[in-house]
Amino acid sequence: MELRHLRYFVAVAEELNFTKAAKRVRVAQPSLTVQIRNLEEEIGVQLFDRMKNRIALTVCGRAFLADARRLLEECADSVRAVQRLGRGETGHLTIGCVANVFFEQLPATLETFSRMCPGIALHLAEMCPAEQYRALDERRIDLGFILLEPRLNGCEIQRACVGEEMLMVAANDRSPLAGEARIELASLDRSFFVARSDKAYPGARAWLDETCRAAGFAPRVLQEAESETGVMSFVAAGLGVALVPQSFMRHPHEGVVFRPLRVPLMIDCYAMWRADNVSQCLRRYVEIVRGLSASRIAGNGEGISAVANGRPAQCARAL
Amino acid sequence: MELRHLRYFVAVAEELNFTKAAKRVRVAQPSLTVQIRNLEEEIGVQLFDRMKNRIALTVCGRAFLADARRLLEECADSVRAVQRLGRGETGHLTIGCVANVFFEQLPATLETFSRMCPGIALHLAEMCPAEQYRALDERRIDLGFILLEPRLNGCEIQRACVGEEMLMVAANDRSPLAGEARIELASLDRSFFVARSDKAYPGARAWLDETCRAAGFAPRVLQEAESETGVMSFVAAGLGVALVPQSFMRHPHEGVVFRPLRVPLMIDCYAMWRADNVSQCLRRYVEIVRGLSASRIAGNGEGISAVANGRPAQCARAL
DNA sequence: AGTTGGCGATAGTTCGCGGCTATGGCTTTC
DNA sequence: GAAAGCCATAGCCGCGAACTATCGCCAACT
Repeated sequence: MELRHLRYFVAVAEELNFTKAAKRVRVAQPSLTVQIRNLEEEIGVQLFDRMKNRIALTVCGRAFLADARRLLEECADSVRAVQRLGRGETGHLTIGCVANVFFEQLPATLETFSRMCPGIALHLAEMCPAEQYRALDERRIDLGFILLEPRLNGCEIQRACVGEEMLMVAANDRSPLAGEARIELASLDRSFFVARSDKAYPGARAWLDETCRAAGFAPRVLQEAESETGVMSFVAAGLGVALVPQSFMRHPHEGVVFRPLRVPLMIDCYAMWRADNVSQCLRRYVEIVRGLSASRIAGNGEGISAVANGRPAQCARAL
Repeated sequence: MELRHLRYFVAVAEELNFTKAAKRVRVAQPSLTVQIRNLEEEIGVQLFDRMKNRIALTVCGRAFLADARRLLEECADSVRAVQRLGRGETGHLTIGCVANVFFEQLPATLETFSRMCPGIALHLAEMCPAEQYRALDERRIDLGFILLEPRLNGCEIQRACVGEEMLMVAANDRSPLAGEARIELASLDRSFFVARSDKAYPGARAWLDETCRAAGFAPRVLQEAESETGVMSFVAAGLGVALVPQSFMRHPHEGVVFRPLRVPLMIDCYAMWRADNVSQCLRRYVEIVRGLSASRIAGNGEGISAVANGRPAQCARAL
């Protein structure tokens, strides 16, 4: 049995006239006669009562008509559904993000995206950058959001800078730094630092070293943290100061104060995804994120652009 | 798109290997390659990622696979369902019966039938014999159950005697007849009779006349009833006596007593159906009813047999 | 009553397409 | 490096679905 048989059967059953049904399905009447007979023979059930010069549905035919209509409709539905999926009108995106960061960009992006693509379901998963790399590699996420330029990885990764955040100094509220309105980065040369571990945040130690080196000193790291909340806890415990994105201030932490740098420093926010991910949802998300970022960051001449792996990246730059 | 495409697609998607899938669906590997490509082109969606020497499902393919499996399964289910319907394993029978009669045969038959054919739904409708004829003619019922031999009708009717009932005299409890244990039919020659109307019970008046004529008198009919409950009401009102099947005694009626005849008289019970009704359910019901009747009526040599229209029928016979 | 138009079935032909074999290019495995 | 396995392509073949022409039948007309 083929769908052709069902299509022909439904046409004949609805017209109760082979000639008219033949016109409807655009074949000659004898073709219908033969195909309907073949169908009846194949399933072994008489679907039509053939009178001298007219036909009628049998009881079986009437029952099968309902099924045939439904089956054809469901086939069409399934095809339409997969076509929508193929065009990226439906589907789902799994997104990895670092807890506590991107409280400027990410929620706005998500909200805009889900308004523009209501058919696409979004799944957010909190994971540290290292875990995001692994998840991308294993295709567990479509998109990752991190600070700093993404590092080379096993699979081919594309990335786009989607914004930047101002860096703040997070310090213990009982430290002398809490008394200063603005902090000179170079004045932290004697402080201990709470750093993000390279295990969870690949490249973070190098970035910290480079940033401090530009200010003329080498940071003295007493403690490494595996998570953003770890950073805050260690600062609160008096183990040192930390450089954190401004968005951290949205999560006040007992015993931690935030102070701006005298010379503002920015840190780039990146989206990253597999180059070989053909998901139309991803394509649309990337387009929208780029559009948003380009319009939001006024005065940034180059805007946002995806760059292939291997190009040199600017980790933090002074304004 | 044809079911062939879905079958091939499911095979390839499950094997993830054109060669193995080709073996499974019993075609050569190039046929599968071409058909899958045709399917992808027709629906405009890439279902497989073709790597150098292996393939993988795309996201769309994975989604479509679930649908394709379901669609194929539903097609098979529908075919099986209509085949069961064609074999008479499922379906439904609409049965007309006269209220208050057949309280011996009918429930037992129905119960046995629904146990032997659990897939067949039974719809009982109470209607007088005249209405049963009309309903058969208009195909509103498949089967009618009445007393007396069915009469000729517009459409070709087949019938089977499915049992017999003993006749009782229903009399007013204040009439002198109530005092007698057994009643001689001939002694009713001066009584008034409550008869069934020919309008609702075609042939009933002729049967009553013939039955009484055999006892040597002509019945004096004072009142005609259109229903079984009408008969009882009129007898209870003292308008006359009535000859009723024994099963009426299961429905005691205030003011009515039942008395046997001195010489027992039986009345045949008939099932009737359209000769051109091709319902397998009907065939099976008829078979079972015949089997039941044949085994139940011991000593009746001929058992139950369907007779075509036009054969002479014995309406009531003395034992 | 004869005619006409519409119906479905049948016969015979045509041709598109789904199937086949052979083969090539590529990768993986031993 | 050989062998085996994979998918894609080319070219051919034959089945079967579609076509045209026609028949027999019935119903609804003049």
